[in-house]
Amino acid sequence: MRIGNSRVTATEVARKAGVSQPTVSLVLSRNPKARVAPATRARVLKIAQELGYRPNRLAQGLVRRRSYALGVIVPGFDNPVYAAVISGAEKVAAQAGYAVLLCEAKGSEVVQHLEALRDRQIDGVIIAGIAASTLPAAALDGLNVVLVNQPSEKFSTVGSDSLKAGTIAAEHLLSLGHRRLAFLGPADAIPAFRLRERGFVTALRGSGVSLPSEFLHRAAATVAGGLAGMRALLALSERPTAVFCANDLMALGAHKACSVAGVGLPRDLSLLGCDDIEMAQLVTPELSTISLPARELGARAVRLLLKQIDADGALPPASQLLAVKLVVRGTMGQHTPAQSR
Amino acid sequence: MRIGNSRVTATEVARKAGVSQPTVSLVLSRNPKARVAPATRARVLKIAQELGYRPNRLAQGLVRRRSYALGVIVPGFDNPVYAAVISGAEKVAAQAGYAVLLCEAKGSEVVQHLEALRDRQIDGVIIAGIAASTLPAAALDGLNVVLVNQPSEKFSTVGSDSLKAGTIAAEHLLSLGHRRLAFLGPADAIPAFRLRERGFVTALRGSGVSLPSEFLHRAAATVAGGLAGMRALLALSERPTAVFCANDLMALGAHKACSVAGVGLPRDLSLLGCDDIEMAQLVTPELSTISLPARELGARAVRLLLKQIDADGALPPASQLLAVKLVVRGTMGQHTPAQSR
DNA sequence: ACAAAATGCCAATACCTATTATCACATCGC
DNA sequence: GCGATGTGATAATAGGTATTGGCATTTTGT
Repeated sequence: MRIGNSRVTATEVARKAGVSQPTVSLVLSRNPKARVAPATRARVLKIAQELGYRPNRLAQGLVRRRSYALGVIVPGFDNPVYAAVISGAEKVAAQAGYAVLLCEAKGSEVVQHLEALRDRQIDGVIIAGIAASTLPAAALDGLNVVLVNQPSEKFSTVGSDSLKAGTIAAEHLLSLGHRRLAFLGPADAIPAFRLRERGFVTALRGSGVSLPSEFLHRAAATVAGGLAGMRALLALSERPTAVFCANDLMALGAHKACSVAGVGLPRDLSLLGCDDIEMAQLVTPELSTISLPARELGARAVRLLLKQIDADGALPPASQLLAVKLVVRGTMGQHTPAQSR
Repeated sequence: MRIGNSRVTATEVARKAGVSQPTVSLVLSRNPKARVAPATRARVLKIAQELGYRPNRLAQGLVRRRSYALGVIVPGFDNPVYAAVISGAEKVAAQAGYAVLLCEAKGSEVVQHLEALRDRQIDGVIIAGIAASTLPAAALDGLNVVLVNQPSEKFSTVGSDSLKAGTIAAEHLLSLGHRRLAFLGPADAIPAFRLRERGFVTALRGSGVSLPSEFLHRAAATVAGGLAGMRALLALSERPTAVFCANDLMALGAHKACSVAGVGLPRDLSLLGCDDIEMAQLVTPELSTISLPARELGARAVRLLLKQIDADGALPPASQLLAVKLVVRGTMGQHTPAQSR
């Protein structure tokens, strides 16, 4: 029974049930050490049910010093990977009775969003795609934090094995016979991307293959960036025979650039992405990529965060690293000397 | 100055400034009818600044009976259109000091999420991609609601002209000479999709072109659904020469199905989507589609919602309809009799 | 039967802010 | 010099819940 926006309060339930407000609270909070007679309990529950009573979570939050709300900050929704992370996070959070306050922010906006989240007394925050090290230390001070896909000493993290992703990319392309390999990465220092790069470069070096500076191209971590980047690589007098992109959006842009330039995949060039977003399967030939459990990342981030919250910040930072997997589709091919131009 | 999670309260500011808590509140709430001496005001502001005081929004919400939070409910993040709507909504909301509580829900889950949002005293809710008519009336009772992309008598709405989209699709394909047109739509009764369908079908009828039942195919509103749907259409003894899809995800699935089946776009078949998601430009040939301002939809939805909230629900439902635009790319072609199979 | 223990409920209070009504004081008009 | 007006701050209270301590009442133990 609700009229307009006004809601039934515990006091009203109490009055109708002939008890005091605290008793209602005791019945509903299921506190084990609270002793309340079975008959009273039943009566209160019945009335509460009838009136459709639901506790006001603002009031609850005020007194419990807990809002049962989490912040989630991502740099943008245009990347399906973040959408998947959010989806996984929201699901677990909702099941646990937590709300998700979503923020889209880059650069210095992040700090303001964090302050706004603090004002709302969030119990914790999940940050994906934004380097925590670029934030002023005070911004995260005293907050329960879980970082997604970036290593950290100071905060808990949940990530996919980005370094390994780079290694896998290099090793697989090398095994196909490629020796002129390029990396297409983002201009911003996004931790996961840097690790993919490092893994790739390190594996190349380890195999005695050099990566000339013009084969390490930086652009925005978007489709447009990948497009421009690949265009630049194709303009080189000595083209690479294989390109590894820091993420699938860039790879799809690169894919497009090849298609426009008449460069045949995988005949003339091998292309490898990272993330395994749905769209990778829609282009022709289908994009080979390195798969990563984005939804699971979001889900685990929330579980870890909730654990920290329950421990009241007394837990040391924990880290989880999930495995990545090479997904071979249609954009990678054997390299034979005859093939080079 | 913050220690751990504990925050500076108005009372502490008051004590340090040698005034009472209400005075601090008066100074900071900038109430025009509140009279406070300039000197006092300056002192309070200075101390508040020094201590880094920020009002607790839970407490504020409790007494003001307003949480400055909005709910946003979408059926899934896998569709980039919703991501864009959310992005537009979040930006405007944040600028106005409102938080966005994000929910991913379909079917009956929606009701539970709405209840959870009520418990948090949200000031209003935006619903996209979920038919309000399928919800029990009580679920939205007494809430400030703005629906995205679905018409309604009862609630305010912000939408793109879905009916027109269908009409445009039909007219353009007809003008290209097509007479055997098919529609690929979702199985669920999602309002926007239904309108696109109706506009399409009506325009066909108006031109004396019939739409046989096997040319009206229903499947899930996803890539997989579009793929399966197109496969079914291609299996017909009399294939359509042009297919209009309810959204781009389905169209991309259909695109893929054609590519797999060796059906040349646009030589053997013309394909038209709706939404204009980024990925439409990544497939080859690029997907022709009908563009719709998804971000703007989200932004306007919030603006409208805020207006309603400020009016305290005393406003009659308002509706905004934004224009859609045909974007001609590579998947539509002229139909000549010689081309038919 | 009586002290001791357990039970069941409530009064009081805290959480933090916003708002209304009120009070003390100064100023002003005449 | 005195009522009237205005100013600047505060006391009191509300908003809805959770929690502690305590008070009656009943039950238990011997």
